[in-house]
Amino acid sequence: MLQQQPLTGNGPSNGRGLGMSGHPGMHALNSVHQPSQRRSDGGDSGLEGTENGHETRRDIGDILQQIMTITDQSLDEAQAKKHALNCHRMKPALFSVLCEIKEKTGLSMRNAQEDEPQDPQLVRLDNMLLAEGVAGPEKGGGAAAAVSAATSSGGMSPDSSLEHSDYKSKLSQIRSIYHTELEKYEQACTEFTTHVMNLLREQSRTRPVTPREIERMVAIIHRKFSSIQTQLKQSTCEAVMILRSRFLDARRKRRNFSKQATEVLNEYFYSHLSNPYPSEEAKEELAKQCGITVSQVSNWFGNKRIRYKKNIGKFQEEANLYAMKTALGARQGDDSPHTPNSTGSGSFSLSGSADLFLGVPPVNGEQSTYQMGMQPNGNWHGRNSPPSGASPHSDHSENSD
DNA sequence: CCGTATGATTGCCG
DNA sequence: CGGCAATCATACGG
Repeated sequence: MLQQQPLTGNGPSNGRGLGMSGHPGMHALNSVHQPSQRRSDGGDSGLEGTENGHETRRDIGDILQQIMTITDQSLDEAQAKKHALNCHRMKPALFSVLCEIKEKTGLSMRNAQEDEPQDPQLVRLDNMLLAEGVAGPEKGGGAAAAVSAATSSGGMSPDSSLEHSDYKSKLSQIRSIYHTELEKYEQACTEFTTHVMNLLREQSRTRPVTPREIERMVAIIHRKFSSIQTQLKQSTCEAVMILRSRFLDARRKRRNFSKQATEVLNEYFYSHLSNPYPSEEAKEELAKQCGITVSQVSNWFGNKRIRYKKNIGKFQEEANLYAMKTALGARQGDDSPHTPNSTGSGSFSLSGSADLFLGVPPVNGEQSTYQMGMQPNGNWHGRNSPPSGASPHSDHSENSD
């Protein structure tokens, strides 16, 4: 519907005064904002003295006057005036001139940034939201995958499932908020876009509006809205990060390992007392058995070693207990030919006199304890502990693996 | 409520 | 990077 006026058929090359011919007053349009006195100018400089020219001048003057004052009128009035102008016989001519002027001035901005650079920041946010399972497909294992990946090996323990579900519910909460907000923005964007497009189309009846301009306008609107969306994404990302850090920061919500888990760990520890350094495979195995992660196993052994060595006496009871356990277990199911599984210090110590150990109240009996040969082997800890500070004489390194 | 137990973190070392 | 030592922060039991 726009540009139905063929610009007087002149190409851009021959643009000199095109369309001006026969319409002397037209040049007033070059400065539309000029007050209406312009009319007198036209009259003074009336080059073309044609009888028709005079009439035309007055005519145009009237039109200009109307245009200039149109903004001061009420909406209804303006609407009526607009319609009147639309029907005016000079309208096509005016329109064509507007088109020309626009063509000339609009050329400069024609090639002005047309492409969207695709904000890298936005891409980053999108990727992150996708990775967190906020943006991606419904309820995918995305979140769980991300979390378990972050907690090193993914042996999700049953007792952490509680917190995990808590995390999941919070994440889906964020997710739903994010989606509703996003949808709202999208809706508003399209609404606004169509509104503007309608407006422009409407305006294109009275002023030249190229489809390209509409496109540009739409692009601008989309850019604006997408910047808002970026903010939304950013805050969503922040929320997820906070949630995640809170969830993963196990220090905040530390849970003791299950009885069974510590059982398994202790069993391994005391049966490998001479060398309580489980290999990576052993750690994985233990982790699987205990329903904890490998790093948790490592932590446990680290803590255990240091604490055991720091105060062996304190652990005597426990050591005997587990030693006995493994010994019993070995004795019962002992089919293995020789030194099969680790029965490290435990077996040995127990072998002769379990009751002896158990009988000796390890309370604080510094000396009594280790000299029994309970002493692991002194190899794996660098030095003897200060607290009990007994003389670590020869020790017997045990079998174990 | 307090002291201890305990899992996790941090800094340092080789 | 794994281990050690110190330390933190919470859990747990009396």
